Amino acid sequence: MDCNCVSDLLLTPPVPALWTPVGFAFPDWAYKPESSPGSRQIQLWHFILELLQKEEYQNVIAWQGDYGEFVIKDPDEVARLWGIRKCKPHMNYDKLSRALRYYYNKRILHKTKGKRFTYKFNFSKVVLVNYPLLEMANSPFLLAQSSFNGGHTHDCSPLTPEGKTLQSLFSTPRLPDPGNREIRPSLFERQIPGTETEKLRLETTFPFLGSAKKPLVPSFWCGPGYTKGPSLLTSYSRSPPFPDYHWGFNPYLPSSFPLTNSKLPGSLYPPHFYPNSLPGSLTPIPTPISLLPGDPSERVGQTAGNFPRICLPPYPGSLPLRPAKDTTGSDSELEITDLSESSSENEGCEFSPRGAAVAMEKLGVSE
DNA sequence: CACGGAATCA
DNA sequence: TGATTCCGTG
Repeated sequence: MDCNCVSDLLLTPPVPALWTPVGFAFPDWAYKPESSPGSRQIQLWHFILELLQKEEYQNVIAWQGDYGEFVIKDPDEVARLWGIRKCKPHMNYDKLSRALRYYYNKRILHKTKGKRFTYKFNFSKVVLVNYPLLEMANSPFLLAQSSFNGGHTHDCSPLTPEGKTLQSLFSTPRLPDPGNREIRPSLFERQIPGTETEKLRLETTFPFLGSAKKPLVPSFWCGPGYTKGPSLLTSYSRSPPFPDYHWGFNPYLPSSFPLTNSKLPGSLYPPHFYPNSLPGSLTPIPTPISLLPGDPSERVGQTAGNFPRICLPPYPGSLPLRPAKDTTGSDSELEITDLSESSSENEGCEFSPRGAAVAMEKLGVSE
């Protein structure tokens, strides 16, 4: 099969330097070529998100049903694309599904029973990489909030509105479900006994803060040649039916930062999040991500300062709040949310800065 | 089609 | 670790 495909991901403009946080370094792995989308090292779940995000694959794979739930409409095609990406010409759905099972064994995905080719992301395993949250995670504020401040019991101390808001990011609002004892605590609720609790908590939540080497974090757009910086939050243009976030922060939206109409308390946002750092007047930040790569034809509608193809989540105003029920007691609730990343269909099976350059030149069509 | 075990690989 | 491959079961 064709493994000379170029990574149109590499055509992604660099993350604006603006977005490079002050005084914050991302972990090494984030900058490694193999962490880049388009790399053969891309992970399957990540690849799936890529496909889900692309309009042109709607007939292949698409969000459906509950938030986070997607259906593989054309298993063979998904497998084929995956095979291309990974240079595994003999990939087929049978094998792909084995990999998917690997994911739901790890609770990254889970199977929607009774629905063929239907899976659901458990975003609690897909950590949100988001600066403000990062900062908040580090902040005394956060650590002081809620059950996150460990040691004692599970009961949530009253949260400030901010705290609640924050927490809501990390746990899907769910109905009281006294019947289900198996519900796992959300990230912020996890209790880790012992002295290292705080560190562990942070690492659990933001693995890259700690020593964790390979967190389940979407690969960053930090391949060689890029300005170092996080991908932040890319637009999931084919917006999954994810929950809304009360205060205008939806991690699925391209800019999850409080922009002009932010309802977020400014105090949660250290000034240096803002390129222009004017705490009082939040300068509208250029869209961080919208780095939808590749085919220029895809960029229709993209104008400077706008993100392309922003589709707001189709989910209705009210969440499909229902108790987990489809799986046998496993965590069918989606807790978190995240993401970053966007990318593309097929690309180079080897990543190299050089390849990027070549890709630039070849810009046009791939596939 | 879904699932699991096990060996194997990079 | 995150798959891939093979094999087997239901």
